[in-house]
Amino acid sequence: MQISNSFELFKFLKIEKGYLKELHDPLWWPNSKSFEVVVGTILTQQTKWHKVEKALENLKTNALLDLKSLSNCDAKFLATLIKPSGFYNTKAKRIKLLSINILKDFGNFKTFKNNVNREWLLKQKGLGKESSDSILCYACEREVFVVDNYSAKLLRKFGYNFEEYDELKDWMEDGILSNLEKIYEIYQEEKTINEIFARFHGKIVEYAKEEL
DNA sequence: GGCCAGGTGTAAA
DNA sequence: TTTACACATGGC
Repeated sequence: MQISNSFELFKFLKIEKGYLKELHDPLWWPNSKSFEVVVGTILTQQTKWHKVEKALENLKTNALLDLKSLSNCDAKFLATLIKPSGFYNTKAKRIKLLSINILKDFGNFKTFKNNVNREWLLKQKGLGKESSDSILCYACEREVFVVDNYSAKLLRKFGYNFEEYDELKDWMEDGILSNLEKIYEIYQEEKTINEIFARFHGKIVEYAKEEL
């Protein structure tokens, strides 16, 4: 099997593999479009999602899963709550600091969501390219494709070796944007570019988890 | 019991 | 600019 662009990869997963016909969330990421995604991007770093769910559950139980509460919380206490997700001391400090900065620079999540850009995110401690793009795509509903180890691994299977993160990201985005009409035909309905990117990335993750 | 997961920051060379 | 390493849990 050979593919020459990301649209062909999309078809491979969507049609031949039939992955993710039913999604628990329209954008794949649980509780997408919410502040929870921002916290989740840090929690999920180098950790299985199952354990992130536990950590998020602990935050909810303690009424900590919002900007103001996290900004004012004790980082040590926060660390105990997110312990299942690993790297808990580091993640606790970063989640608290990020919350403080969002509050300081944007005032609330909605304003953050509508105005933040990649540059601002990349300056935050704990947010690299993947986490920043995840926030843009899954929390802020932007037209950004998220690249991760799964994407690189899957593409390697097809003979592609991308050196740079952004190189792979552009390749993924370009192939989709150049074939939007065909994608609308496959979905049988108009989806936003954000939705297409979000679901496609999710598809890659689910497929790679099971079969690579 | 070792390996790895929905990475990132930092400190060397 | 590249490489090495720390951060840490828990499921398999």
